Amino acid sequence: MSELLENEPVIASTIADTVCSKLQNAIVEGIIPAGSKISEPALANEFGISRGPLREALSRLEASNLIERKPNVGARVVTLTRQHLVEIYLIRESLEGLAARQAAENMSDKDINELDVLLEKHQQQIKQDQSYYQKEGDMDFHFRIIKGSKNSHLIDMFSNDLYHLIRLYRYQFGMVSKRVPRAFVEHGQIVDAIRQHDGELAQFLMSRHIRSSRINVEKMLDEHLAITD
Amino acid sequence: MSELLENEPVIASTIADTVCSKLQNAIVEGIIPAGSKISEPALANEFGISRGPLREALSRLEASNLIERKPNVGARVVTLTRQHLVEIYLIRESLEGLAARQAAENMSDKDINELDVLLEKHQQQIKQDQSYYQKEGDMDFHFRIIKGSKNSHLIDMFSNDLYHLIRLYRYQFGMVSKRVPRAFVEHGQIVDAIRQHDGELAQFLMSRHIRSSRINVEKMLDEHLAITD
DNA sequence: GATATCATAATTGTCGACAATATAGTTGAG
DNA sequence: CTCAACTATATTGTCGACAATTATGATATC
Repeated sequence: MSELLENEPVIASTIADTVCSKLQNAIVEGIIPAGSKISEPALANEFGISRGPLREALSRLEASNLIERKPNVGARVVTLTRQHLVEIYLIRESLEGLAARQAAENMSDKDINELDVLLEKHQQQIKQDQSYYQKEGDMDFHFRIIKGSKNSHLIDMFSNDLYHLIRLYRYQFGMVSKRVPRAFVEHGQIVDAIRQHDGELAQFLMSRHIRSSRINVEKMLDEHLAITD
Repeated sequence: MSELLENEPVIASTIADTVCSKLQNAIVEGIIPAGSKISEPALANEFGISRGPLREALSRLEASNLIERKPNVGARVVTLTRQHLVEIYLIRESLEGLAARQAAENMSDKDINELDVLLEKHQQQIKQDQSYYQKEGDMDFHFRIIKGSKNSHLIDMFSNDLYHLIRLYRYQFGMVSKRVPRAFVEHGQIVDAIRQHDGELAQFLMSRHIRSSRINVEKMLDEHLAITD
């Protein structure tokens, strides 16, 4: 189970909140297929709610870039393209580099110790079964660095916008790579740099880490020809 | 008048759209003061509309980080803090660096020529009256680079999220600096790098440009003691 | 047979009213 | 006089219905 999300308000007080969460998962998992049209009356019926809170939820999904809306026409689930995936990777390369730099400057010793614990846990899970690490564990690590930056706006951007998109692509493209051992080593290097409060190095390592991941993904897409740009 | 916004849909078809635009401007210009509470019935009355589209507009303002909403409590205009301003500058330093790099790779000759025209226009306006350049012209330049990156997600992030926040801080902190001539020179350097399709250099120059701007702003805030963190 | 036009149906946008929650004011006890 | 609890008020969340716009399908014309 994803550890970093435990501080999410489990009991979302408003209907729009709960429906929004459910829709996020439904879209990420492909239950609502990418590119498909969203019918407000149908969905409202399915959830047993009115169209009011549903539209509120759709607004947030639009802000998360999970759906696209056109006035007087309706909402569609976003379509996945290779180009868009690359764009997100480039943005991550840039922003998470900044996050790592600020994390090196602002993370407390306690925060860093928890990072160590997480890494150790990941190492054990890799020995047993790589699937968790690939699916959620990697996200946990990256999100924790972002939180460690203490840059509230940066944290917001990831929580609301990028996080679900990354999950979406990872889930639906179902990437499983041989990079896991290598990625784990890189995570360790990044934590080391943070521990030494070497922001410049942490930034460099994080950017390169994500760049490597992007290049790997691009190569995989080329081979599998899964997506034609 | 701001040139880069001319392709914005002037006739927003839905009420929520027009109200959202009006509220954006009202918040940026301080007509609705920072930190003030927003009453849905009052605002709806003022605009002569129902609460439905108003809430839709508020949802978008929340996504733009112009207001904050708490369930069952209501919406408040965001409060301006020095820390948040610095956070945004750091994000810009990172993202606009990426934008400049991609702009150097992806801008057409026609795009670059238009950049030249814009710069020349700015130069003339600086000689006459610096105010335009400081308020909107600078934003025009930066936004054009971002669009030049052809990174649609990056463009979205700025259009929906960062653009109005930047305007808000600039408007309400009313920064007027002696950096205008220097900033203009730096803009020229960036365009040169883009013209030579030197992405690495463009990224470096843009990041440094924004960093200088941030340091200048921080210094001004320290001197004026306008904002206490 | 293909295309344009119009009428029908369905969907989205908007509204006003009710229910649930939080805030403010008041009263009472210590 | 201070603080706690309760009542009353106001605000937000939710709902169902109507209006405006768009998509659909049939009909007629070339």
